[in-house]
Amino acid sequence: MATGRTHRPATRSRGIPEATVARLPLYLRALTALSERSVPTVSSEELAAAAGVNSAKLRKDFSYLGSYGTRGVGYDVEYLVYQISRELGLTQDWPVVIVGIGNLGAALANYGGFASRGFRVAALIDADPAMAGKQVAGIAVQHSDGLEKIISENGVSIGVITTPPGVAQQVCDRLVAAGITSILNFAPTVLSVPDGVDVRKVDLSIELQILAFHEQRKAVEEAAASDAAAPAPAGHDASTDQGPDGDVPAVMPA
Amino acid sequence: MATGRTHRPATRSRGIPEATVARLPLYLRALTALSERSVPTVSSEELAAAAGVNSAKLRKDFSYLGSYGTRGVGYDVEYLVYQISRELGLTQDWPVVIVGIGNLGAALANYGGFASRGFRVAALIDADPAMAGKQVAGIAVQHSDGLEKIISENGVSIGVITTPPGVAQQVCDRLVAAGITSILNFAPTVLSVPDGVDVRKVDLSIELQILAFHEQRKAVEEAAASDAAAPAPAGHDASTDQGPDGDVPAVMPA
DNA sequence: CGATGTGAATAACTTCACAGCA
DNA sequence: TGCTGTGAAGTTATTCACATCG
Repeated sequence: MATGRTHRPATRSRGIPEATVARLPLYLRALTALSERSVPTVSSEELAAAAGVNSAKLRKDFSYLGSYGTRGVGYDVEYLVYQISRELGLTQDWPVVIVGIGNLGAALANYGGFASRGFRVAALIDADPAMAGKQVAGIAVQHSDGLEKIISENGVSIGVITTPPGVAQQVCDRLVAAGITSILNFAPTVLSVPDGVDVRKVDLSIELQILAFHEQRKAVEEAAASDAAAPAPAGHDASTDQGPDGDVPAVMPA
Repeated sequence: MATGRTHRPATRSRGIPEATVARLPLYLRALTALSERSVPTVSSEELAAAAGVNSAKLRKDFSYLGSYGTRGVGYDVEYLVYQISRELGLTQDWPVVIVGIGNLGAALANYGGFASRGFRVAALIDADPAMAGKQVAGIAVQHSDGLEKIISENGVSIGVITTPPGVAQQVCDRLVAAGITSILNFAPTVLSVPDGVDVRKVDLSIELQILAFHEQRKAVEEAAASDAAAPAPAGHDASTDQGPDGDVPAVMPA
């Protein structure tokens, strides 16, 4: 969800669909697990099951990368790991800065999944002078005054924002001004960035709200199923529907 | 991304598209901000800008909920807040358990965005006996032995998994057996659940990998742009393309 | 044979553009 | 007149089904 889109008129690039790109890390994870178990080859069916997708989709996804499989056999695990890693740009080192070392920032700094994928936490940055110098995940937190210097000296192009929402945009602006072109935003704010900068967002509260929607729906369907004898009225129009709880809205439109 | 899909043959339900559901929390957040500033009405254009989408999409999304706007004027902020909240099921209380109180679990427990949206952390659960009794975010951590009891006594239907990946599936199984029907999974594992249980996943490492992909692509495009005089060769075939770094794969297919 | 790779068909989502109502 | 609500058109993604090749 949500990337800056088209950094350019898409100069006849290889054009891997965004949906496919978003699944490559999933395949990579499954393949890495197979690799660790020294499994030499895998079929689209098996790999798809391990990655939680269906096999047709997986084969179509791989077809955008090239013909890396062997008919009648399947895919060579090591080879695929390499190809996908390369495609994702994980064969190189990506220094990352995390800005905002609260609970979440610290959790991310400690998260093991980064290092194993080519990501390296180059610096932890916080605006609180009291945090400066403290060790988090074995790295000394630095004050945000030096943000620009840290970024340019370490050649950082990816920034992670785990600040409170109120300062996220200004942190973002400074990151961009300092040369960052990819941002992972955990603050519940819409960031505005110039063209050419990618933003991806993770909002914990949004995920829960989506679950709540489906959860509520289940409850409604269950109720509907229980009085199977009396089916719902036919002329069911959204504009008059008061939804699960029959309450009348507290406020009416002007 | 990734929900269990079709809990039933979709019994002619109101059928709000999944993509729309995923954006409702975004609109709600923007509307809440307007509400706090006592803005009475808002146009699709303004609200769309605040939510980071385009106005046509927003209007189409709202059209699935009903006709809640006023032509020539816009939308009543308070009324929309109520309607979207109700649609998402946020007018009711959702007790949530968090299993796995490491860095991330603690960060979530402390996250303020939950309470304000109808979510209430009913319990923090950890398998480590040494954690039991410790206070995190003002809540005492409980040992996972009592998981089933905690869930049934509190009527919990949403569980958050922040355990190490190795135990995520078994935690998931226990949650489901105890009656949980919605799971937010932070462990980098594919969970398998029976029909009727929704799983959403958040994988921090995956988000970074997607950013890396685009970041790498930018670098490639930049290089291509710099030698504008010598355009890339025409017969450019994915199966022979060695990508950004010209390295030959370490392993070849069988 | 067995599993890949892929055109063609279908479905989901987005954007356009404008009729229609306040 | 201004902005919503929505058919229609366009785009992207998924699934089907089978030719193809090791």
